[in-house]
Amino acid sequence: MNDRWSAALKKQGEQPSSEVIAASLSRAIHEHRLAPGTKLGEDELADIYDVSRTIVRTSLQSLAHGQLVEIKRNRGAFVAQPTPQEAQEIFEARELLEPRTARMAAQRATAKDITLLQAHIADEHAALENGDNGRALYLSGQLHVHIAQIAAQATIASFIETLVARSSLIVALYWKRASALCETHAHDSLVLAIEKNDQTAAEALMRSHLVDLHSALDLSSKPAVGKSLRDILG
Amino acid sequence: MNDRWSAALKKQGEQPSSEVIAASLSRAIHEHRLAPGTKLGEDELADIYDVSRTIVRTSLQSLAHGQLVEIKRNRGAFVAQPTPQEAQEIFEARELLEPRTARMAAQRATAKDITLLQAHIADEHAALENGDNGRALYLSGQLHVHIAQIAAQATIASFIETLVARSSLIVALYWKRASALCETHAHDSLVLAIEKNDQTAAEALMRSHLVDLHSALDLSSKPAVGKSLRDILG
DNA sequence: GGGCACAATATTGTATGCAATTTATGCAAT
DNA sequence: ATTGCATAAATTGCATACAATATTGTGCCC
Repeated sequence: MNDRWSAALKKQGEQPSSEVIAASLSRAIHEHRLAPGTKLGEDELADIYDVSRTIVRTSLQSLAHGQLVEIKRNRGAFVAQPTPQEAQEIFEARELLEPRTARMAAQRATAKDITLLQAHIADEHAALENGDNGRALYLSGQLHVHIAQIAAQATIASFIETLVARSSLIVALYWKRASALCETHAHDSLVLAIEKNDQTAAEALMRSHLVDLHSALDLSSKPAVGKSLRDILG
Repeated sequence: MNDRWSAALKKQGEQPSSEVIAASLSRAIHEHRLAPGTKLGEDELADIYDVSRTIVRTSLQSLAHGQLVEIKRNRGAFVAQPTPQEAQEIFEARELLEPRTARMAAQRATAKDITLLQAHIADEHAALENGDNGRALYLSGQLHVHIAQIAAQATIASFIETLVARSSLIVALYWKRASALCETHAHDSLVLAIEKNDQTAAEALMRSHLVDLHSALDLSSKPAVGKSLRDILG
């Protein structure tokens, strides 16, 4: 399933916009096809997407603002490598934001929302069964964004989107559990609670889900740099 | 006190970076020198700051990402005009994030932090007495950012920074109270609570302060567009 | 006099060229 | 053989030129 800038452009000769390119890169990072630390050269990307460097630069700056990419002056853009400290903060932020958001989602969810959530869960299961781990990982994060959107809080939802994206980098760097994916069971019961408009349960399930994820990280201050060193060696 | 790109550049012939320009614009918006809806033409800004449009574009894109500026394709950049709906969401988000953050600040504040906070408060009072309302308004928002930084949560602090910035636009559009500034008394007692490491008080004071601000807005769905028209006439 | 079509102007979007900086290469020295 | 340095190559930063689009102005017709 080669997503050459993601099916948005059917015809070959068409050039993607900076938004499309940013989305494509973002997706690749989410799905762990681009590892933290990877250099994102302007010419290289310009060549791949068949646009000028100007467009690529815009995309990279956009991703840099969301801290998915780090731009070092005169050195170029790299997929970000959150430090253990940052990872800690990001999960604390999620634990602060998301349980309350899940509560609001449970309160406000419409029938249509429920249908979409169930479809989302089904996709997640399907991806897992197909062994498409990248997609499963991506969908797993997107569910959290979805829930925030249902809470009718675009502002908070965009924060959560940022946090989820960075969490994907954190998982790439610090995940210690065997399975690369959080058990979808947690998502199932969470959606179920929202479906039943059970606010308290939704909040609690979200909280425990996040704590579970958090505890599956090994943040014992190993410098994220080690990763890049290992990359060079192996 | 003309802040031609803000004192960072003493020598005349020097050209500011895109970051400096973004900060200068951001400051001007905070201080209500740039009203919501104001057109930010690229050539105009390039001329003012004596740089090429390339740099200006980078600054504008950066501000657009923080939603202080809205870029309309082929039309240009404008100071953002949050809708009442967005204003509501932004204050809800603040009410969710900041009380807990204030609690953490009260827990973690060091002696040095306290000193800085007190100096900040003193600046705020000084600005008010000098009738420098713009600066007072700016400092008033920055205090909230400061507190978040003390909580040692860079991630959340950056969210709050965004929210505070947008709040400044909201105040420009929807403030209904006579005084253009929240009473500094609220800030005084908040800092005092943090100073005493009184977590519960800090959290409660922050919450009530935000509710107070929120209630001073008139969000009765008057189209924000009216403001930009008035600007043209007045 | 008002409305519409079209031309003129102004502004933004993109590509490209050049300068500045970093990174890689080769050679000499220890 | 490895380190240090000088030079060459590659890459990014920036400014400018040109293309695409929106806005404004003009004149015609009704």
